[in-house]
Amino acid sequence: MVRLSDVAREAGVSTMTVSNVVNGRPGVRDETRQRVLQAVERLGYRPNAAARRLRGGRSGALGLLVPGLDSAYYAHLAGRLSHLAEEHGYHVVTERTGATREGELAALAPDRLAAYDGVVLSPVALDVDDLRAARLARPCVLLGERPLPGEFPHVMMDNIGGAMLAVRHLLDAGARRIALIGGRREVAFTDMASLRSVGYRRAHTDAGVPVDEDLIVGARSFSMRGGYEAVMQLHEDGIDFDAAFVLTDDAAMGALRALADLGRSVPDDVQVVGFDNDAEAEFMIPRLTTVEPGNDAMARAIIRLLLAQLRDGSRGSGSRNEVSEARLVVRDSTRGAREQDGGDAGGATSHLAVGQSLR
Amino acid sequence: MVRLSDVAREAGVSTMTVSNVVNGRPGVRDETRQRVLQAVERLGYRPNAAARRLRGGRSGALGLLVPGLDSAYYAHLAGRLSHLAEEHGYHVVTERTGATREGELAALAPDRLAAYDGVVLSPVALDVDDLRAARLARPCVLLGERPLPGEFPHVMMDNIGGAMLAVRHLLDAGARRIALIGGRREVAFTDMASLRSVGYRRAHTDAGVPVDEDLIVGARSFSMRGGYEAVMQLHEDGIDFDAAFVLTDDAAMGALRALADLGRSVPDDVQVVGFDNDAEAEFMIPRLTTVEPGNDAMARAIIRLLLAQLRDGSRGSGSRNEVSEARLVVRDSTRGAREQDGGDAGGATSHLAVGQSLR
DNA sequence: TTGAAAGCGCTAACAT
DNA sequence: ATGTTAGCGCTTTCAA
Repeated sequence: MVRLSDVAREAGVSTMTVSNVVNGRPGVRDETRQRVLQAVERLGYRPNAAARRLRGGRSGALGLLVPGLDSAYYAHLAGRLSHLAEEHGYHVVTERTGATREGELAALAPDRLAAYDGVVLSPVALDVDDLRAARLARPCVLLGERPLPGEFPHVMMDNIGGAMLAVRHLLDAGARRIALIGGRREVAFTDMASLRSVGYRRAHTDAGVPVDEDLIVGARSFSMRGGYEAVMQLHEDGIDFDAAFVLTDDAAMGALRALADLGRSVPDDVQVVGFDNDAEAEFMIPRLTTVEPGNDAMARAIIRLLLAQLRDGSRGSGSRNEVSEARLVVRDSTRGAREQDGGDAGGATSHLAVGQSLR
Repeated sequence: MVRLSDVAREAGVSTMTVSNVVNGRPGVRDETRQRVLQAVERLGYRPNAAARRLRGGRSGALGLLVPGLDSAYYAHLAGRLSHLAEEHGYHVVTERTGATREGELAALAPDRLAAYDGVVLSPVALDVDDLRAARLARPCVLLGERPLPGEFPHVMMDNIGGAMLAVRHLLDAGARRIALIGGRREVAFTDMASLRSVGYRRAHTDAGVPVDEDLIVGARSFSMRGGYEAVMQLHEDGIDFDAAFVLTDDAAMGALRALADLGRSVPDDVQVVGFDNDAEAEFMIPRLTTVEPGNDAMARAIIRLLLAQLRDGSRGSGSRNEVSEARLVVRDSTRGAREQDGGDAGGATSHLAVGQSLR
């Protein structure tokens, strides 16, 4: 193994100078820097992560705390984040919270958090007061929630705008009784489900179509099974519907399965729109119309906010909330015009722009 | 942060004694051990992983080198392995090889491997000679291949047996022209595709049904897209078929999509069987009959073999190959008898037993 | 059975 | 602009 001191000897400088060069710190003459860089190259020096961590009191791990790992959405997110984190010398450890308040609080407990340098939390059951009370022991970026007063660094998708896009599309295509699968009747929390439910209502209001509360069904989870069961529930309750806005693509896959079991044809009999634009959506039967929430942009924003806090050591200061623009991808599960492949043409877009600050 | 030395002071012993106790090393008087353990408890001491690693020259990372991350199978595998690895103080870093020989060789290069304490490799393009030539710089467990002469520790699913189960089921249900999607005509490598192709042939031989080579189509990848394109290819080539054995569930989802696009009904017109028993299979339209390769047992076997090498520091010595038993899960994409839910009844089983050593 | 010392590779803080 | 010192928390080696 090649050490810093080996490079230092080779380049005829001190270890500190090598350290400074390797870490891109200022205050090194250009000629010296070149000499060091050449020595690094020649010897094939690679920094030792463990030593760095020991010295810096860091672990190199970022925690990704999500409701569950069985969902395609979080699997894709974990992949994207891992990739980006590794470019910065971190690795991502994914932990499941079980989508319960207890699970989420437990994951945020100081001794659990101690294992990470920073965490990304996708809170589904915690509200602002919970978060505030948790007094996080580590830099944290929140995911998928509504903007908070700048108190917590925060990356969200445009849940409301995206949902509006989806529901407006259904209304435009003639749907009048749109089931909201996984939705909430009361907007108690500012979680994903509530926000998308707000979008659902707002689109109805805009179109002057009344909402039948019976059409709003909760889901035990936003998994395939959750979507399946919710649609079955609706059917058993004898609630009629001519479209469904399903809160996630995962759940939409279950919903399509349930509709098939019920002998209802999509989109002729029931139109369906999902949310997330998972890779699977394009291969479902029928191909799923869905909301693309700007997944890549969100992953980048998360890492950016987290690294900023990690660098400053400052939690909160300079924190920003970022919003990712949502876009509708129209496929075969609705009767609207099919989107052009590979172009922007035909894709409706939510009105919030990427990187727009909401503070 | 509580240090070893804090505990030592509290217990009135040296740091070494504490270290010995904490690591369960012998040569400590029982009374001393108790005293130390109490101090550890009282102070809430947690070992510092970075220091341990610095001292021991380890990184705490296990590499999982897989063809791609977009596939549900590897996403699920990564989840299972992460979970198990973390119980032993390791974390899993997933890297993609791109399913090419170059990509796999690059991932195995000494400087890449240096980042990990051990790796799990799912080789798709490398053969035994490549592996031998690579002279792995780290403990490594291979995944999904055929048994080797005990040279490489190795966990595999019963690819041949599982494929035979699938194809026999189709033959039993009356299929006579079974397309092999993602298969190989020549068995050059001992990779997953070749082995499952062997099972396909063997089942035909056993049943006395000839194989039409035209029915064997390769896939660009074992993704949804790969399955879709392969079926389309078959159709364009005007090859007739009354069933398809698709080499992965991911690809099977694409195949179902393609058959739907072609207006062919499943299972009436074409029966389909997949392989992997991904969570998605149960929700596809129609529900996919597939081979359950014993995923959990495999993950446990992988970790067990890797930890054994890590402990001994011995690569190869004491290495074993393990085989996981495959089972057929019959659903609606075939005309066979539907499996009973929640029981073993009805599920055919491959003849190799879990944990069976092949050396 | 227990302890003391040395040092893993790196970097913050303080010289020069 | 560069160098020196000290020490992060742990474990290997050797001595008591």
